[in-house]
Amino acid sequence: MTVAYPGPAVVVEDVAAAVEVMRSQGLRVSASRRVVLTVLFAAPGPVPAEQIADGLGGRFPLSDLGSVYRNLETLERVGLVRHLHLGHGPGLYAVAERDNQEYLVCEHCHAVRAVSPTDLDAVRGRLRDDFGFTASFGHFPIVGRCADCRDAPPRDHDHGHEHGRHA
Amino acid sequence: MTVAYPGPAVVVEDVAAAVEVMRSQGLRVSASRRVVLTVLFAAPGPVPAEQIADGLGGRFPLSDLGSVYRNLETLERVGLVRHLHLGHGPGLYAVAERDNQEYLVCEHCHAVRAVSPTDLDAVRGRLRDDFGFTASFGHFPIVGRCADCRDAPPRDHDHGHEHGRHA
DNA sequence: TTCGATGCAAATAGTTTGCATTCTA
DNA sequence: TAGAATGCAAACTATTTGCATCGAA
Repeated sequence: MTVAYPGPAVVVEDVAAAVEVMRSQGLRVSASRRVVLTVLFAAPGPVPAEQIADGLGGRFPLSDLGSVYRNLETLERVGLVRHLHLGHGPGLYAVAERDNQEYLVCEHCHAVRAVSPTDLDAVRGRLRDDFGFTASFGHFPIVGRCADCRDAPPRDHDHGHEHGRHA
Repeated sequence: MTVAYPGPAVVVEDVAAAVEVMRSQGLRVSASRRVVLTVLFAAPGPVPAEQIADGLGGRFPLSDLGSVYRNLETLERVGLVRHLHLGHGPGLYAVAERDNQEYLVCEHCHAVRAVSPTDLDAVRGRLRDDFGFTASFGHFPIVGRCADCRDAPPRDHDHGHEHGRHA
């Protein structure tokens, strides 16, 4: 089950602080949950559940993929974790950031650019003025061409399948 | 396999015209392909492959889901068909429109609003000015709250699973 | 010592693919 | 009648779930 509507972000510095939050929420602090948090803090950006179960390529203890998904859901519900969807491919998870990041993803080079919501307020304003629509780009990012790829010739799978690098 | 980067849209009025295009592309005109096109022309909006295989609820001949996917890919490659992704849930397919529709989808009521690309030029302009980014919303739509749902309280699965109605 | 969390395996959804057969051109 | 497209089944990816066991509080 995908997470219920996520509550407000709970931003913490490190695993220890996250553990405090978990306890304060009545959640149990298991080894598996520590691993999930440790991997997320060590990751260079949003990562798929599979990489978490892999211990980010073996650098951390492995855990069961099913439990990883369950823990991610739990951690997202309390606000410690967020996830987003980059085009096709698996969902990507990250620790919640101070300002609920939003994203621009290049369909050509798959670069992911994280921006703070205020940076998109002008865009959001236009959408609201023109369509009465209040957009959010934290869960389903803006897709298109980054500056570097603006004029690159289209290639197979520009609507692609693989998940991206991070900016 | 998802479609390779789709070529320019080929907009036609009806199945007969689509068949012409297929022939002109050296594609064979099979019963199964006629069904796919017939269903797409009869559909009220973008529909999942499954509904096409179902003959849109039995109103049209059924066909094999695997073949439907293959045909959709082929038809999309020649430009007769387009598909988009609404949040979670299956991809949705439609006959190519005159102006390569883009979409706004409400994460709350799941309404899908199709707009022509020029209507989003102001939004696109801001994105280009502010980030050097050229956005496109035809394949991965803008997600947020429509005017009606702007103030509705969040509910479970606002990041939801089901696919939406059409505007 | 209890109830929440885990691990494992099976189930599910969406989509793709291999292969023998069928049918279009 | 050659090669493209089909139908069916199996494979695959991402994710969820049931259940017996384990472990944190």
